[in-house]
Amino acid sequence: MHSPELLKGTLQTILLKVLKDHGKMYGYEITQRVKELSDGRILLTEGALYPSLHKLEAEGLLKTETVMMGKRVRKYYTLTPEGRSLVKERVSEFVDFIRTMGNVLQVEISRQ
Amino acid sequence: MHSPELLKGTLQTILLKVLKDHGKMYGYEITQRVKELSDGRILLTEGALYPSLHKLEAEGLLKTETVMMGKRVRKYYTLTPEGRSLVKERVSEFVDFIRTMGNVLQVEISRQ
DNA sequence: TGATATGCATAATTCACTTATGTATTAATC
DNA sequence: GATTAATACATAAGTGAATTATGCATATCA
Repeated sequence: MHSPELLKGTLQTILLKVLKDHGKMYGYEITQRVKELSDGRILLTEGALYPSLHKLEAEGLLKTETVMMGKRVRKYYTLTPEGRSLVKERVSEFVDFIRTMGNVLQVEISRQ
Repeated sequence: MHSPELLKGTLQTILLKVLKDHGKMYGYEITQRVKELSDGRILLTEGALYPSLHKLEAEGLLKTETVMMGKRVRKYYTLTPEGRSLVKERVSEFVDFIRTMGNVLQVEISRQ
């Protein structure tokens, strides 16, 4: 796990982008996908995840569909059109931020 | 200016790295340097800057030297050996974080 | 049968930040 | 010559997104 400080402010971007890339997902599934994509480095906590999903829904960026799996509840989230257009903005904001930080910290950033 | 949310958690890393790269500096000078390096995108506020510098000093990562410039006070900050060794850690933590985020967000990150 | 994983939710707390305020000197502008 | 902007420090109050803690319930594994 990273210094968790750095992760602050990135949660919404992560949720929106993962939902864009993987389509309809439920909360627990998102935590597992993010854990997998981050090679175990980003472990979303429920206390952060669910309030954040609810907020995005309240803002009209996500819509939900509740499904009963046997006796267990699952709440699926999907991007709305507004959510879909916000993803691009958020991701390019993040990329721009990283470039700026690269200049300030004088580090070369590349994948792997 | 970026979405300021993203900046959270990066302030200490910025301060330490800028001080490593530019040697002895005073607070106001740091804000100007960061503004310049970030092409005006990162504007450090005094309410964040000074408490953070004081904290780093209290932790033994920075040492200070107060100088009178005419009638004006300047407080110069320099890295201590402990601060110097922490910089590397913090920067590589940040780079690692960026790589992870690149994987999660599925974006290619490169300078410029 | 007891622990772990799955699945949702919310309340209390923390803490790094923003915003606001204060003091003072120096340079620029009108 | 007076006002504004820039330089230079500092701290207190407030915010808000996170962590931590707690609660409920089902399903699986050992």
